[in-house]
Amino acid sequence: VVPDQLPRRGTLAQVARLAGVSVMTASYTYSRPGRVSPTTRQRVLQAAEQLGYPGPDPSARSLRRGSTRTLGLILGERLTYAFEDPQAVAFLSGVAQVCAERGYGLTLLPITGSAEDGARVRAAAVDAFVVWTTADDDPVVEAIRATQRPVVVHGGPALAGVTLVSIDNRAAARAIATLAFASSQSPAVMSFPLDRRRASFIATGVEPAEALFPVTRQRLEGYRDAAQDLGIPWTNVVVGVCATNSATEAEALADGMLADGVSIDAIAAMSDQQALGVLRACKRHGRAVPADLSVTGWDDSVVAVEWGLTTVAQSLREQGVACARAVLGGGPGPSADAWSIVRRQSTRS
Amino acid sequence: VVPDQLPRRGTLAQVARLAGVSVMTASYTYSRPGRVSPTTRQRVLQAAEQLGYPGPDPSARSLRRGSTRTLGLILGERLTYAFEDPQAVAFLSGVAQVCAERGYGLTLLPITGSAEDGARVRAAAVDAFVVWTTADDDPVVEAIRATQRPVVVHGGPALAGVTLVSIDNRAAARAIATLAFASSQSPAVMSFPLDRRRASFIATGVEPAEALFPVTRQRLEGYRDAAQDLGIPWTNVVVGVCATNSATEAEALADGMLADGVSIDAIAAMSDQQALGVLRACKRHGRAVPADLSVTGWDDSVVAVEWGLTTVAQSLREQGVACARAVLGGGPGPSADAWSIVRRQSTRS
DNA sequence: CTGTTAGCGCTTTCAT
DNA sequence: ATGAAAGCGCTAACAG
Repeated sequence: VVPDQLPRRGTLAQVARLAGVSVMTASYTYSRPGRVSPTTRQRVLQAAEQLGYPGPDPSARSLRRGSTRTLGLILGERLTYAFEDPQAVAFLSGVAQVCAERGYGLTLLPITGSAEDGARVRAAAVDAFVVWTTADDDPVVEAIRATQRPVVVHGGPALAGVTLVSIDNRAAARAIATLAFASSQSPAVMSFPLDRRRASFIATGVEPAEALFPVTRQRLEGYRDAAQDLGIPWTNVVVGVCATNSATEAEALADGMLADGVSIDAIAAMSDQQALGVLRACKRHGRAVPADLSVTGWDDSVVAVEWGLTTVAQSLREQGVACARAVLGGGPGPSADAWSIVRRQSTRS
Repeated sequence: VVPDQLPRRGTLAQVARLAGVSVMTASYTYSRPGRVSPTTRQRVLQAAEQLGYPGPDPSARSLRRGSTRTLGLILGERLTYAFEDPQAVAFLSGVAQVCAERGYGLTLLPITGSAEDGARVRAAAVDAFVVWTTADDDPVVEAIRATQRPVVVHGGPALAGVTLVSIDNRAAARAIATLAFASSQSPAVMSFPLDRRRASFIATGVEPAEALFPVTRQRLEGYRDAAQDLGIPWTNVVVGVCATNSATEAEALADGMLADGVSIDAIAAMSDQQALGVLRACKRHGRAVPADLSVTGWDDSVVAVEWGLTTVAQSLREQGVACARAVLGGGPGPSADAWSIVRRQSTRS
């Protein structure tokens, strides 16, 4: 059990007394070793050793310095999903790398969707926040602004006066769907959830504007752009909405799509994971890819390589690096918004 | 850029003055709302709103309370590897879940293998530490002890007076290798790295005691136990040592093993990822599994299900939960050390 | 190179 | 139900 009041651990004052120096000399020994003569330094460190002094107390130091040297990462509105999503993990990895380089700690904020989330954000001892893509109406966004600390948002929502690190999802979606929907009569889309309720369904006439996750919304807009470019009315396009980003769920929805009377002949998915689910459903339904049905993914993950998926390449890791750099200072650096189309064998064009 | 001195954010004293109450009343409004009359409460909150006061400063609060309500997680001696390992991510997910439930923050410690790691650990504003499995000679272990804060170690090393959450790796390895090595003439092992240098090589006569990662050492011991049980001299057993836990690296090493004159007919791997690499190498070398060569994995991940791997089932997520519970109070709970053998089609017995 | 002073923003203790 | 005093452990700013 961690007691509310943790065990006393010895103070700088005690170390100074034992070493026969002033508190400031002891302090300098830790914070600016150069300002202290080697002899004194030794004496102080020895006294510390003797007392089992673990070094300056981090909380006291933060209070006095006005900085915690810790970055807060808000990972989605559901912590559980965050770690199941390899792209979120890649992003986290990029953020963590920059923190390590700069000697910053990285605090993961336990956002659960409950009412206490705001309080936790306000109570986080961090200098700045990075927000992993979330919904326009996510209440933590307001809580973060209230802290008046620097923020960088990944993906969305775009906030006035807040740096946004993102690729152009609409343009990328338009480009990939142009390949997916080429020479297609009845194309379909496999989408991420539209809002934090995370409903799962299949429908036509899904208005992109309904989607409160900006990334999802922009991709739907891009798919719609591509459909219109090809003269396909968007209202004809079947959209499967998954509650989470998973192959199994996409497979189940694709089952439904393929079983229906309409003979869908193209599916653009929002992740390689989803596309994999679609491929599996196709196999079971005896549809040849890309002859009967073309499929596209998103992310260019190992799955895409293995299964020959035409997909959108982007580096979530780089984007994580860019977010951390932007918020800790040093500029987002290049390539944070880079994306490209990788053509493989899952599309006809 | 984050300035060293962050922007003033308004203090409780200012709020109190504006609300026309004492500082303590303002403080109670946040920390013990019940102790303040609803009217006063409203007045204080309104003053806070007006001043844009974001709530009590976390560092000041921590200093005064003597507790940060944050848990520190030491994720391996190389942050980069940690996120590439799905098992480490599952563990992290379990720890994060408990933190979220308890309203604790979770600080990931940016361990890089450099000399500053100790300083970072000492500088971490956390109440307690959870250590993801590391090597006996990892210097952060000493740094953690020096902080005099509660610690729980996952996997190893075992430290006097420190709670260890782990399965019995030796027993599990013996059990799985008994299946892998059954009716085998020249079995082999695919191992995790032996120490933090992470050398990659193929050798015989690898002494388990050489391995400084306790988990790796114990598994090697278990494999050796199984070999001895079956009357196979351990010195004959080929051991492929991977630098990291990855399918591609295991595949490369397996290539080397299968190309050699010795006709290896069984490989026990330390992860399903490694086993997958072995399976791929077998395919390319035209070796039938399990007829020509039996293969076992470890972890019972989706990979194992998909490829029909005989493997060791354990829940890293549960172990993460157990570690967090143990260190934050509440007991590790059941099933933290549960493991079992899952028999599938990759072994003959 | 070393020391003195002051105070970071908050909450515990003990009053009223 | 509210308030005054004290101090958590440290370091910036300024001497000497």
